[in-house]
Amino acid sequence: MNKPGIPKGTRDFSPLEMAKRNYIFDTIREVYALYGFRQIETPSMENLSTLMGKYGEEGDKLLFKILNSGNYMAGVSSDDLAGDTNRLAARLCEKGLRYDLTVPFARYVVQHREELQLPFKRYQIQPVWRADRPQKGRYREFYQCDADVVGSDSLLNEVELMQIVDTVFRKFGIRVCIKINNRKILTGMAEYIGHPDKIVEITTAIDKLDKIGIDNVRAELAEAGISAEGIARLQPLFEIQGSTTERLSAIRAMLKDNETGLKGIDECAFVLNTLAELGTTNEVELDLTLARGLNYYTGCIFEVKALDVQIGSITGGGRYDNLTGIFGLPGLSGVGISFGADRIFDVLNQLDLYPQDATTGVQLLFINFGEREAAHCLRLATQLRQAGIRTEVYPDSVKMKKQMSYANAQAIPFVALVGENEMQQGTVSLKNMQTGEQQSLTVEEVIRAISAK
RNA sequence: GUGCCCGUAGUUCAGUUGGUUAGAGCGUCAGAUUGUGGUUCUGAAUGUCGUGGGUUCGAGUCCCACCGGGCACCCCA
Repeated sequence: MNKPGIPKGTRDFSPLEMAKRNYIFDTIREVYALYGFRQIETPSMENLSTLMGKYGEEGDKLLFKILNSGNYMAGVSSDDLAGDTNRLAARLCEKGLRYDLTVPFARYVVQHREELQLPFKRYQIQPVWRADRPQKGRYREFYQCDADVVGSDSLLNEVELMQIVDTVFRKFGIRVCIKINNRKILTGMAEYIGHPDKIVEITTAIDKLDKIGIDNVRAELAEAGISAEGIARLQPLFEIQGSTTERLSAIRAMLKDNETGLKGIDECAFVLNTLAELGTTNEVELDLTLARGLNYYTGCIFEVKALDVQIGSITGGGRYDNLTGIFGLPGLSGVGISFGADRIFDVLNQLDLYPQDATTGVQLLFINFGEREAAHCLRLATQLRQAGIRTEVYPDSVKMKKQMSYANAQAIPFVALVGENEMQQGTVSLKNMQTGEQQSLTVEEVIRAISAK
């Protein structure tokens, strides 16, 4: 018999892993709600026509397509079979798994525009799928935790989103650096160096700065057709130093004749200054070389890096104009962030930052001494559960060693021993599995002892 | 889509220039201990050596193909 398995790039999650993941999702959810965001969900599958063409040519290849039900070969002609794979796929598949949460959200906004009150603040925590080749930190199924505001151009949204980021990582106990930049500054730079048409190439190249170094970025720019003179004019961007104020003045001087660039600088300055006034736990800094690959961003862009673990970006986002234009509703601007739950999971694991009660499952186990004792324990367990204590009665009256080992393996912090003696005296022998101490208590005392922990 | 590396027990891995019956740690199970787990000691179970073919007197070891896994690039979270 063949061993069962799961598809490449997918994972099973154990109870302990789920407890950890739920801690992450719950924390993010709580903070989102605290800032006035409300949760929505959209289906795992969307019409392929909703998804195709939204992520560029590369993205289309990475979409998981769902084979039509029934006689899916019915409408296929010999021309379809001879044509390219996209054509055949369009014949065979009318649905696909969502690739991100942003495009389904845009579809949602357009479809429900009559019911929505703008500005609309929604969050969404759901898995997405990519037919990518998996590697370290990259899966074919992973969760995104998005929050977006649509229908408001105010920079206060950017400020709030940064406060959310700051709060979430403070709660996790992860030290991070929040980096901010603005696409308009990059657009201004492209115009300044005489290549306004090469914005995409310039951002893609600059985005790799951390990874490949400045020399390779220059090489890539040259390959993209940027003149040597243009690259030379770009050079100061990499060299601007000093405090945020000093760097803002430096870039302002550089782009003093460029309207778009100056607007971007003003936006950055506003967000940074407001955050400085409000105060943040984590450092928020201007990073003029932050670019972010996605080319739908048009205003502020953000990225979060963990300071104590090397893992790349763990959160990112930005403002994108015309989110819903592709679905026929122009003029709506959006700004959003996305927490990379799977990478945050890795960071928390490496730093072991989970609070104890986040990973504790069952709090108390009753040892089973036999039929009569178990029946008695069942009644006590009911009382404990009513008091909110996660309680379990071992179902079989097997050897005590086995029951104790079970408690130990599940990391259950308390074990209750109620045999004949305890039944007669109306007590519970409560054993603390961490310290090994054991006391004789009443049920009320047990509830108090466990709740106090 | 391109390139590189790796497949031996549940798991992590050893296995000599090709040589008899394939090993260890951890885990699992049983016992030492019939009301006390995590430490210790004793014992046990577990393998189509990824699959198929080839070379050879002989293949876990060498060659080929396929399948599976990992990593890097592209792109991205």
